[in-house]
Amino acid sequence: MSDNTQPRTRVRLRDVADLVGVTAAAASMALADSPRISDKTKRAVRAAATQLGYVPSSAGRALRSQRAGAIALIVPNTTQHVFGHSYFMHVLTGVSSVANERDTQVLVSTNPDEAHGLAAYERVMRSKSADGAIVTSAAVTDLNVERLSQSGLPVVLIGNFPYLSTSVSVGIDDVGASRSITEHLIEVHGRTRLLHVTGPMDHQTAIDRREGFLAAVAAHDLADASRVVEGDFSEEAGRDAVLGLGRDLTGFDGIVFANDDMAFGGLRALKSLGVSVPQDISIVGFDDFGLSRLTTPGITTVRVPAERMARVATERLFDLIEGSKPGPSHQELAVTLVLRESCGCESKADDA
Amino acid sequence: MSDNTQPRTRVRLRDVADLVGVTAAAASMALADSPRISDKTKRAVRAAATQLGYVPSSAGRALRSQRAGAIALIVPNTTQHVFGHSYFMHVLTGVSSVANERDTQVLVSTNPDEAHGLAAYERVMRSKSADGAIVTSAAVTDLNVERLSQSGLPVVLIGNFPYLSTSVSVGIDDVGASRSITEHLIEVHGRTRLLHVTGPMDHQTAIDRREGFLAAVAAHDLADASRVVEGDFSEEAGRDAVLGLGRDLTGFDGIVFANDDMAFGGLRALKSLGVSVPQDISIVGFDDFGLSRLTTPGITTVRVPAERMARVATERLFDLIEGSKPGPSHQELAVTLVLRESCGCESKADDA
DNA sequence: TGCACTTGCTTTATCGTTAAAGCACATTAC
DNA sequence: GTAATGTGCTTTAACGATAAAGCAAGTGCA
Repeated sequence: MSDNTQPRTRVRLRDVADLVGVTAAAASMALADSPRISDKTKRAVRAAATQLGYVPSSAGRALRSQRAGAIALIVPNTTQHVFGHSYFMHVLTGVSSVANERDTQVLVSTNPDEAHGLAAYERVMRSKSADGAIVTSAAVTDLNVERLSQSGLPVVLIGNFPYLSTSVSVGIDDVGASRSITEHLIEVHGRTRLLHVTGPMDHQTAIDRREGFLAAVAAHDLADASRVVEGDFSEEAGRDAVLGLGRDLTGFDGIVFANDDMAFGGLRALKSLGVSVPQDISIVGFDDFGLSRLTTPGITTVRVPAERMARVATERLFDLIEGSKPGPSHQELAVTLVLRESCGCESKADDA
Repeated sequence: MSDNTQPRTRVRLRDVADLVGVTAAAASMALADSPRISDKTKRAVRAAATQLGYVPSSAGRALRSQRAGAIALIVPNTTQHVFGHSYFMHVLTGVSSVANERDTQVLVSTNPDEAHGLAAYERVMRSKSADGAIVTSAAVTDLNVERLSQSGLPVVLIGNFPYLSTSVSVGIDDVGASRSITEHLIEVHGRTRLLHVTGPMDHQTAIDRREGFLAAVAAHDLADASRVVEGDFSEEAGRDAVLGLGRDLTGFDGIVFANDDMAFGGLRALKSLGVSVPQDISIVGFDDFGLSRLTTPGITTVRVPAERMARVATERLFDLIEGSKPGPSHQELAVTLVLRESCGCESKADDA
């Protein structure tokens, strides 16, 4: 019943070599396609390896080569809450697919508990469990991230980190994108009295998106009729921002939410108040990680290419690990404006 | 400017030992608190280790101990649906926190494509990169999962796998839960003409939830007035199921969706048709991974304790790795019925 | 005083892999 | 015909950590 090509015990290179009748070193060279090994032996070794189901021991290889064959994806726990699950999944997908192309494992370090006086992810790096790290931090300042990125170990950050300007990072132009989507409301839909609901202001994205909003209203001389309310990226914050306005709500004809979750919360609140979107008020979000596509009306938003950011970041990380290409320290990817119904643009007859 | 306790190069146990003036072996025994080492030396070694920032090399340790110090979280069928992301994140959180308690790394293997003739996650195990694996597969039969779970390596599955009865797994009672929520509609809300929208029928959860629905309607003699429609767990499927009924829709007064995403899609479709929920039709979902809380009305659903399932599964995995406690091969966790408005139960004045 | 036992280290060996050096034997060069 | 050059392997050593065995020096006991 049992497949006899299935190894009962772990197969070492030694076992493959024994089967062929050479030493382990010769087998190693054979599998590495060394010119010093005859074709005949190479074929024999490869056949034996396949037959026995040989897979190199990662520990042996790591020890010998001083390479773990793994990269770490580091998620400070604050990030989990602030960015949604979808963002993280996109990042994971991107990192995984590039890592896979390089036969590299992905190690996810998500718990920053100070287990032994060192943050978990610092231990990961110091123990050489990973050759480098992708860090998805949201906070403006995170001491651990700072230490890590300045430790000399290969680290690539996803996001914008003006305070860590020497670090290698991949992000988007939050300021420009936020300005663009705000100007869409102003120029295309003629909205003039705008509200902005920010993310938590200790997050760089929140700071930047607010700056883009302010630049847009200032450029169109609408600063007097506009207002900024602080939120925290949660749908409750979006709801509360709208409900908290009370009768002031009628003073606005457009709301720029700093992310889609808040836009969703705000949309529900507006509906519950009998305000119709986009007729009475236009709203827009930011991110396009899934939710904004599903609401009624669909939320006009900025698509953040999370998976591509992760792919680019991972490729940069491999460059760093291999010691090649210094390249620019910060890279910015283009974003797309996704026009749906919540701003006043027509539906593309998506529904039946 | 630079902190002089920061090691410039990698610190080996050898370096710690040299500083104290003993051999690496003695230092190793000192850190392991061996009774054969004097207290004085132990203190000196520990102090030196701290001073130099010594962290044991995972490769060296893995090779010597034949333990990788890592477990793999394997996700064969990468979730495409947006809210499948939440499920995965809950699982990741649960696995991570237990692994963290044991000073174990978590390796995420999500790519099912066969790089060298072996699925990526089979290589992970065979290369001894991980000491065991948690597998979250939804499919009824997955050849790779089957091979993996029968390879003799420590593997714990999350979900129900009747076809892999010898495997260790942790799941919930989908049949019972589905029956309960269906009976809630029947007994509490007097619904008698029920529709069930299933998941993809090659998923065990879909099969089980349908079975629970059928058991409930049969027990109440409502089989004649009930119908089952096949879906695929996506919100589009929920929408299409509702729209596809055409004028038959009026024949139903309750819909049991096999998950929340479809319930959400169905809810939107019903609204667009001018059908009010729960007045005209009661609906319920399944999962409670976040979405069902956010809709209006909130969707009554079954809370699947994904994070706890993952925690339990990971603890079982460590038992297997350590060779202790055979325990039951399949474990089932309790679920909770979460009553919201979509079934007709009162809102708990959650909103302002 | 002599022998066993304890204490506290050091030496040795091993995990699996692979670069580098070593070493027969065959081939070519002049 | 002897030296240089190839060819195709084997031997050696090292990566870092740590059990196990070894071995001095000190202690206890008769």
